[in-house]
Amino acid sequence: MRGSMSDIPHDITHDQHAVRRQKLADLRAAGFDPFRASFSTTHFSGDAIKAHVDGQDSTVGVAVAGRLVVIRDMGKSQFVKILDQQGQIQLYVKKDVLGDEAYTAFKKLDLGDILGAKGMLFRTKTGEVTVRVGSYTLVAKALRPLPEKWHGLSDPEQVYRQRYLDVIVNPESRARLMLRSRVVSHIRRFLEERKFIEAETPVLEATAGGAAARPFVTHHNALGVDFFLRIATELRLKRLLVGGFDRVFEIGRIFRNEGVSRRHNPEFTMLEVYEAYSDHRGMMALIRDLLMSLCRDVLGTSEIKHLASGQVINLAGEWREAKYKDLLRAETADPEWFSRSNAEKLAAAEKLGLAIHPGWEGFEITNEIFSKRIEPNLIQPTFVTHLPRELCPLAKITADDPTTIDVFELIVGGMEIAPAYSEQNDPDAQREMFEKQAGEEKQSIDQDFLLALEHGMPPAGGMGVGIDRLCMLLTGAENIRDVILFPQLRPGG
RNA sequence: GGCUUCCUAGCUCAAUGGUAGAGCAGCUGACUCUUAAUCAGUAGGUUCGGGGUUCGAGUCCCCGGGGAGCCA
Repeated sequence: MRGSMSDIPHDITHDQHAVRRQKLADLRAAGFDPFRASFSTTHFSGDAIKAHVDGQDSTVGVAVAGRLVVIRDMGKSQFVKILDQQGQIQLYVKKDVLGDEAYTAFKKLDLGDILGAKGMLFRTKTGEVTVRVGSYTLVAKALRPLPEKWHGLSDPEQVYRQRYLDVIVNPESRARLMLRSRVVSHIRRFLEERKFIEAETPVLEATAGGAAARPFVTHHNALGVDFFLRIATELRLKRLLVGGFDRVFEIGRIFRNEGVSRRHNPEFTMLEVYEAYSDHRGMMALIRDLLMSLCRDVLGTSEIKHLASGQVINLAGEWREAKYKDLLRAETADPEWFSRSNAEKLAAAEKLGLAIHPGWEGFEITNEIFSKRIEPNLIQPTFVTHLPRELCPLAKITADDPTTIDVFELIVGGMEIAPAYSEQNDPDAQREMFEKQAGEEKQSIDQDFLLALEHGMPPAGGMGVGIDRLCMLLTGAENIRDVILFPQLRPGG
């Protein structure tokens, strides 16, 4: 039984990988398959724990499987824990139950191995529901050791590159990423209940429109042409409005070829929703209902702790509405701000400590003040309305003020969560805005989209919700990478 | 892209320019209700890579790689 290790000519006992390789070879030599094809379970860990009947030990039998993450060896018995999708469950293994041979083999298991176990549930004297193991199977051998059991994995690079280890060993990470899955699931159910249809539109586009961002370029070999990865789903979804899909949404991956930062990943997920015959005010009600129900469903509360400001965000309270221009006049302490010259705006912005590009237009300077000085301080939910028309060429002009558009930006926790528009459906007005925006680059205009508008698009409210930022808000994550399973890093490392 | 900063054992971290250490994990042994189990013993290092300064470099300097933060 013993001694297989001492047959090795050189000492490998300090090399955990080599020790595990040797155990693997020993298992195979003994005719055991260390990588089983399957194992039948009856319960996940959490369901098994719930299945225990209080006061009635050893009446419920379960078969569970998972990764061995804790071993407490007391000689002739062991308490161990396995980890599955629902969490951990404790197993109790006794020599006199398993028999000499199976128990000896059990002692050779390593932390990280994946095993299946069958047995009866009972409650230990310290109160933990535990499986008294009648039989077990090593289902898959782990050849690499797990990270440290107490501190987990903390090197951020390894956390992101080897996320599989992070989620084994860091429960907060696991919970945060699982919450994201529930957020997406909730959004789908919420919208489907309101008769929205989910659409899947192309990622590869001949023109990248619907937003102002630099696209990624890729190449189609057979067609011999370059494509852009989409930077928004907007122009496709609006074509569906033309086609009579009155309520559509897409939860889609968006790609923007720009910097990587605490708040930006080159690919991220955006919900876009369009509702025919509605407008931006209809979207206000929709996003409010969505966020409140989401919070209740995945957090169980309507209050979110906002760490950076120390405030508690209360979604159940009044949601403030503020006009963009009013916020700016207040921030600059200048009632005549919007009649100032570019030079005056520039001087004022620099006085506020902002770095302004020399060539910037007045609205760009103004918006820099908004995003650097105003937005970060809007912690409680705020709808910013009446944005200048230059900022969003796809929205309708406000009826009584031709300099602004019918939109809102919902800001929560200092972050833009959702912009929404009364969508522009006048093809000529749309073409004019596109041409103004494109300047010399006329070929970047999506002509087919304009053709679609000429066929007639119903009036509609439209909205985009950044899923990653929403998850940051809900989980208190200060880094977008913490809510993305596999954030983008430089290759190698 | 610029500035600042970090990279040491499988993991988490120490180490005035002067013999590279600890905890967990590993290995050997004891222990049949443990909760970071405990106890005894033991092994483990290309200090991210390359160059330089120095009698001597994990530590100081330069180049490169990767990460993080701020800025763009």
